[in-house]
Amino acid sequence: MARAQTLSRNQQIVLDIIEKAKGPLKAYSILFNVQKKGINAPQQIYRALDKLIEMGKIHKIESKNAFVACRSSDCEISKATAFSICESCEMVDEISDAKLSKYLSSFNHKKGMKFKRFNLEFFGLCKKCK
Amino acid sequence: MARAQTLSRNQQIVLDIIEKAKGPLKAYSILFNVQKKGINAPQQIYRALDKLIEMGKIHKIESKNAFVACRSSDCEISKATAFSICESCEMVDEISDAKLSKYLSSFNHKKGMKFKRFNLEFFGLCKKCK
DNA sequence: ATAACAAACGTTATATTATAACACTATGAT
DNA sequence: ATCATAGTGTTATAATATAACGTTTGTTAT
Repeated sequence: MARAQTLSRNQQIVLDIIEKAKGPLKAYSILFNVQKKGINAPQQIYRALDKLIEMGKIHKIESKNAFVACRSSDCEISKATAFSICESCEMVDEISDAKLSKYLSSFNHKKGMKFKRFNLEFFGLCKKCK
Repeated sequence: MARAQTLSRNQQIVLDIIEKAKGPLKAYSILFNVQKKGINAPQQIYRALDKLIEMGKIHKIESKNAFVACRSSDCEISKATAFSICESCEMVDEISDAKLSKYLSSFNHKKGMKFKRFNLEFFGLCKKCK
């Protein structure tokens, strides 16, 4: 059995920072933030990020090369991710919508692929910025 | 009025290569391919790529940092892009589906954003690979 | 035709993002 | 206890992307 959900020291440090952040964080900005805690190298960050993504604790915003904490308890394995991204203030909002997710997964099946996951990124101006 | 759709020399060179390619191309692999034509620096490639994207001639596959030619004549301004990506053979297929596009644009509006565009990437195994 | 402007160009340098490789350590299972 | 697995720390380097600068070319208006 896979070790339930225990995080290693570095994974916990990285996750904490991402969870506390208001918006998406870049790998190197995480790195600079943890150097006081004895983490010195990009590898240490990227390794933690990879595992956290695998566990569904965080997501990567591909268009920004940045990482956000997962807010929806039910996206265990991150098969279906969707985000609203404000082009002005950089805010990122995770969209958790069962209907959308169902619609998209079945849509993809029709197209002949063996579906594994999707990632959807919306761009525009958020309520505040528009 | 905006100059219709004339491509500059470098833009044409870059577009030709992307259109001839079977799959997505990375910026530096484009660069290596055009050095015989006197293009020597990444800037030259990235500038052409930026313009081609603006014109809707190509799209960036964000999860791969790679570029594909646009095959759907009707996505003039690339507001709504969707791709199927095979995780095994790296094949990328542009999905052009008016219903999907409509569904997603209106979905986003409901969420309170001033919608500009979206990008959707499906991952899985293509017909050949599954 | 020519002046004025915008777009594209070429170039050097550098920033940013990400991975390779290797030796070592901790943990859990049998 | 030993074996396998996951995690650590480190150095080095690869891959992706942009800044800044001066020049050239193409377009438009006069």
